[in-house]
This record gives sequence, C-alpha cells and structure tokens, in this order.
Amino acid sequence: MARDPAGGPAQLVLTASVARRYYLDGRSKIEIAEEFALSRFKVARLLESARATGLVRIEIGYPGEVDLELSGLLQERFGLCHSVVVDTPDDDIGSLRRRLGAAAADLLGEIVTAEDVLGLGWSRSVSAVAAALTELAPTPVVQLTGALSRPDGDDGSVDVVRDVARISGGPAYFFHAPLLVPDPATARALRRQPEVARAFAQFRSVTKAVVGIGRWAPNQSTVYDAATDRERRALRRQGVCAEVSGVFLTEAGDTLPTALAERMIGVSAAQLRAMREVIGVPYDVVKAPAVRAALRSRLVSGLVTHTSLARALLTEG
Amino acid sequence: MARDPAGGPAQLVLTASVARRYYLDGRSKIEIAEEFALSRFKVARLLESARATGLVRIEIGYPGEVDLELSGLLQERFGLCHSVVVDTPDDDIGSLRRRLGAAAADLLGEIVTAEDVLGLGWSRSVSAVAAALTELAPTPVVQLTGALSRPDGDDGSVDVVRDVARISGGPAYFFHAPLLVPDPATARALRRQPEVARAFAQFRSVTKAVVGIGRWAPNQSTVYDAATDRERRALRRQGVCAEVSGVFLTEAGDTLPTALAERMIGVSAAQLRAMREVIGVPYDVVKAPAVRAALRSRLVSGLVTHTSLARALLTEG
DNA sequence: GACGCTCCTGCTCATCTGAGCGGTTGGCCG
DNA sequence: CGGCCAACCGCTCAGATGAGCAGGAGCGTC
Repeated sequence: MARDPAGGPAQLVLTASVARRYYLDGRSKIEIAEEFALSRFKVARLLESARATGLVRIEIGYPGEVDLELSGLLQERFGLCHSVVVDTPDDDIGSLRRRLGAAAADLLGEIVTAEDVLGLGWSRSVSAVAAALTELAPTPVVQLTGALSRPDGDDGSVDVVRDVARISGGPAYFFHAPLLVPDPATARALRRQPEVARAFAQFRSVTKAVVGIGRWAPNQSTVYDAATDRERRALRRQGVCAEVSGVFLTEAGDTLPTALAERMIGVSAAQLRAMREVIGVPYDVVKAPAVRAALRSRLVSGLVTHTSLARALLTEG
Repeated sequence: MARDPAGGPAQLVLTASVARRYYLDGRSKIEIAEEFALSRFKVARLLESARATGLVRIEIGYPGEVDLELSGLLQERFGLCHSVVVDTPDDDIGSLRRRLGAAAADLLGEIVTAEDVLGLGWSRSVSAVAAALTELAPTPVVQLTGALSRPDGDDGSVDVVRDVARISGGPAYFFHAPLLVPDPATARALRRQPEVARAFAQFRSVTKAVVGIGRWAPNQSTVYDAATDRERRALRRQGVCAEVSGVFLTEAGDTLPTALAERMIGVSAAQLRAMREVIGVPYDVVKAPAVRAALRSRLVSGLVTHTSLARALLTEG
C-alpha cells in the first residue's frame, strides 16, 4: 500500500473533502462530481486513491469482548455454523470458563428457537453455560451423557439439564447415571432403565447441542482421568486424540470404536453427527490438537472459545 | 447514532464478516449475498446497521501536518478556491510563520502553471513563502506593492520577487519604492518611474497572487504602524478593519477609498479582484476579524493558515 | 521532428445498487 | 378467535457504478 498521497496540499484537501462527502455524508459520486465540478470518473479515482494511500481508513470491530475478526476467520477456515471468540485473558481458568459460559449462553439465547431440541453434554464448560443462561426459547432439553463425579466435587450434571429446562420452559430429559461404569453389563442394564431410555429416545430429535472437548491426556478429559492406566495407554496406542461427549477421535478427526464404548452411557458418534449443530466450548491452548480433531471430524460445527486457543487453531493445520 | 448492535453474538459475527468482505476485500454486495446465502437486500441492511451502530468506522485524514477537515470546511464555508490549514502550535510566531510559508510554498508549487503570472504582495508571510519555495513552474513574477521597512530591519521586499523569479525561471517585475510615501505628489512621481510603471503594467495579467492580511490595529499591519496617529484614527472612524496589500476593507468586506490611497504605491482593489486567485497567508488569532473581512470582500480567494485562526473563522459570522 | 512511452481523461455498456412498495409473519390485545 | 401493529423480507425499476477502452497531452530518446 502506497503511503504518501500523490500531489500537493490542494490535491490532498480536495481528496479529503470528496472522501468526506462520500463516506461520511453518504452522497453519491455523481452528486459529488457535480458539486466539485469534476467528472464522476475523476471522483471515483480520487476515492480509489484515498483508499489506496490510507487517507481513508476503515475499521471493523467493537471495543467489546468478542473478537469479531478471529470469530469470522475461524468460522470460514473450518466451515462452522457459528463461532464466537472471546477476547479475555487465559491465565485464570475459572474466570475464563465463566466468560466463555456467558458468551455461549448468549449464543444459545440467540440461535435456539422453539422448534429446536437442545442437547447438553457433560463438562465443566457446559455447566458454565447453564450458569450464565438467562433466556432461551421454550425448547426441550436433553441430557446427552452420564456424569462423572469431578475431583472438586462440583457434580452438577443432572442439575444442569434441569436448570436449563427451567429457563427454557420446555420439558427436561435427564437421568441419573455415570458416564463410565465398571463393566459392560452394568452399562447395558443402565441403558434399559426407563429414565435413561427416555432420554436416549430423544437423541435422534436433538437439533442443537452443547458439548465440551477433551484431550486424551491427564487433566484434559474427565474420561481420561476416570479410565484405568491400562485403558489410557491402550487408547493412546489406538491413536485417540480427543474426546467429545464420550466419543473418541483420532488426530485426523476419525471416530474410533474403543473397548471403553461398551462401558459408557451416552450419545454415539452417529447420533451426534445427526444433530444440526453441535457447539463445542473448549478452553486452554494445550487442547488445540483435540479441538482441531473435533473440527476435522465435523462432529462439532460451532465453537465458543478464547483468543489464544482460536489463534492456535488458525496458525497451522 | 445507536451504540450496541441489535442481536446477539452470532448476528454480530455475521455482520462483521460481511462488513469485512465488503469494505476491506472490496467484494460486491451481490457476491457477498451469494457467499453467505443471503439476499442482497439483507446484505445491504446488515451493512447499513454496521455503519449505524459504529461497527464499521471510517476515518479520514493523515497524521500529517495539514488539517484536512478544517481545510475543507474553510474552503466550503467561504467558497475558496484553495485552503490549507496547518496544524501547528501558534505560540512561537517565528516558527508558525515558517510552517505557513512552507505550506503555502507547497501549494504554489502545485497550483501555479506555466500559463500563470504570479503576483506577490508585501508582508512577512510572503517572505516566508519565498524562503520556503523550492520549485515553481516557469512563470513571470510581479511585485504588487512597494515595501515598508520593518522595525526588525528584515527588509527583503525586492529580494522576495527576485528570489521567486529565480526559482521559477521566469522574468521578474520588481521596483524599488516604499508602499507609503509622505505625500501624493511623491507617489504620483514614483508611479511614473519606468521600473515602477513596468511592474504596474503587469498587474492586469497577474492570475495568481500571494498576500498578507493586516488588521487595522497596532502591530497587526505595517501600514497601520507606518501611518500617522491622525490617519490611524481617521481610518478607524471610516470603519477600516483590514488591510490587504494596501487595500482597505470594512468589517463587512467592502473596499474603502481612503485619503491614504493617493500616498500609496501598489495594486488597487479592482486589479486585485481581477486576479483569478489571491492567496492570503494570515496568522495569529487576533487577526480573525480582518481575515473575515478579507474573505467577505472576496478579494482573497485562497487561504493558508493555522488551526487556531481557522477555528476562529469558523466559529462565528 | 518522429517515435514510443506513460499518464490522464472521459466515454460506453453491462452490472450493481438504493428507495420505496407490498406481502408475510409473529406477537399482542380486544 | 379475529384484527391490528411492527418487524422483516424480497421485489421492481430507475439511477449509480465499475471495467475496460480510446483519445490526447507530456516527455524522453533517437
């Protein structure tokens, strides 16, 4: 881009006046041409040069929390339905999660309609979304997975679904069961429970869902933390990179059937994929590989994150 | 202007993306509509709202010395051919004058063509212009008035014309005579001098001129300072407000025939008015009334000034 | 002085764009 | 349940606009 404008001060003043009339006063080029006794072509060329030399500067964006540019780039780059990047520091995980929860809650409030059926995965970010939610179209709310008790004792799995349903005013389909049980037989028995079966029956009608995204590594996925050492190593050998609502993904984004599957209570990859929009709410830059896997799998079609993770996602792959 | 944009984050991200495509990537609204699967009307409305809410901000101007906005406003407000407002502090008169001189020199270099005949009045600002001039079309240069010796001894009147002519490469029409002589007879005699007559003969062909603007008050016009107390009072009674190259003006901008006229050696109001463009280079806010008079008289059709005087001119009358 | 070169200008024509209009939807009240 | 209001949407059509072109001025070279 050329810096200094061509011509002397008179030219400059003229160009600036024309630009003001055009960009700020909204006059047409023809009007301006008449006013300044120029041809409309001349006016067009003056305006072009004003843009090219930087005399006219156009900025897009709010001083607000949402980084609109990153959001747009992310959306384009990965072909997402929605993407919200919150510009917030990532040093305090707690407040970061709250911010993302609030942003995702806003997004839900905006894009969920009465025709939707909302599914909720189980993760701390989903809890944060529920905590921040204030309004929602009257839609049914469906629990997508069992819950694992968290080390910090903040086990709100079922409450999350109920809370959200209370806000929406729609029916709540929830159940009391862990995500991971000790053996396949227990899992089968649980799935037959009326409460569980009732929720599972709703999976096929769910249109929008919110899920967390975990990475197959210590402290980056509650499933990982709940698994045995043996299973951890086995899945790692199988190439598991990410975990989305109990669905395992390779780095390339392929779903992986695993031995763990038959011990888990929750939505399947196929069911997840059938939902029109699945919004992931990941945080922490170290999760970038997992998020990339989730995006590649196209299981996740919406994203609410923070700037550092968004940048990490954009700067490779 | 509405602040916060309508809608939630998704709407916001969409609007920002559309705005980026339109304003920064230069795509047409129709292209954008196809890309985002919207109607072109929807795109137009999104863009409108983006402008209205301040999501898209357009700024005009350089970080440079020239205040383009003030220049344009001044030009419009008073119907000037040219106007250059230099954004420079006005506390140090000397450097202020140098800056204005440089700006006016740039302007001359730009707008003077080989077809022009350049006239120069006598004032410190004109000297400053000459000092800063580096290039000029090959045009004749004509001295418009006699010179008064200044208290500071910096009497460069004749040299100014010669210097400028040297830069332009055209002929110089100058003469050695004061602007104000003790009696009408001396003035008549001087005007008959070949050197003087030769310059005067050029007045009618002068197309562009540079002049200072004086105010009829102590230290604000060299003519005032050179006049007798009696004359000062007499002219003030007559309503003299400004003095432009020895031509007297009322506050309303009417030219005033005065007793002083027949003692002066210089261009007449009619001759001045016949010139296509007369550029005044006034400085110092206290001169605002005189400048306003000069503008109203339409004797002066171009202006090179500093911001504080420009603002003073715009904030009344 | 002839030539080629570049820059600048304004034109034509196909396309793009804005103002205003009417139809539809959804919410709200009588 | 019907009717009203407001918001939103996409259409028409006249007017605005851009891409590309041709003519001409200025300029350096031979």
